[in-house]
Amino acid sequence: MSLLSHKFMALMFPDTAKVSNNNTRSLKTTCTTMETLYSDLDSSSCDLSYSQTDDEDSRSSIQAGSPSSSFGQPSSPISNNQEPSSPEQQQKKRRRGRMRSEATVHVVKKNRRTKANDRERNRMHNLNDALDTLRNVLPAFPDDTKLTKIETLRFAHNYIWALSETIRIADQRQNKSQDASLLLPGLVCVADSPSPGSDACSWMSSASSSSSSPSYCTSNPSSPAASEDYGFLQAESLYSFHNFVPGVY
DNA sequence: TAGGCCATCTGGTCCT
DNA sequence: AGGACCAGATGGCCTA
Repeated sequence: MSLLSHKFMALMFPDTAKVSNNNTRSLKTTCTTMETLYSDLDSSSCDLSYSQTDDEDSRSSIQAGSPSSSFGQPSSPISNNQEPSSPEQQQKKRRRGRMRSEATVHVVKKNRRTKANDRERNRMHNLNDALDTLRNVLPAFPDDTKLTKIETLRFAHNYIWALSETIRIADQRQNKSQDASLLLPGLVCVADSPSPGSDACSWMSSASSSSSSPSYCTSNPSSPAASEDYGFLQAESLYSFHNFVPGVY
């Protein structure tokens, strides 16, 4: 049995402590996310107040003229009403404008970064929501097992592949025989003991040879796909299917 | 304690 | 220009 098989079996039969810990971690993560969101909101509001002064700073910067003059030197505050009379006072005002524009650039960059972080966070949350939706439509065994992200994607790929193969073989069967009770005996054969010449083994071997072959698969009898449309897809069959197909990933 | 998984931040790139 | 997307870095949490 491959390492992937071991991992898969361990995944399919976790102890209950792991599940509860996962739930606890999710809750903690959610709390952390909310805290971060609120802190970002606070910082955003602060940044908004900053950006209100951005225009003022820009205007003052434009009024101050060329930004090529040196900055960083302490400057005495000059009243807004007062026009700098001497060239030295004008230079001081230019220095102050340059300082404020540098600070403004920093604040604007920080504001953009904060907004980008928020968008990225929401984007990842949407991605995780989509993964959760995918987990919900996938058969789970046992029910409380939460697949990781990569396992969810691989499992979905394999599950779709297995269902497609099932439909294809069912169509072939129906074309060969009118007897509906012969629906996919090959899958039952997989659950028991696959013989090299059977149909089940043929589509399993095609799985191992195909480039898009699944590495593992499972099913839950309670899931709609398994219990209603594809009731013949028993969990045991798919476990056996997984055990016989070498891991690709 | 090492390793796995995850959330988040961050800078770069592409697209509209 | 701003948003979406991506990949690397980082740190926290959990398990064996």
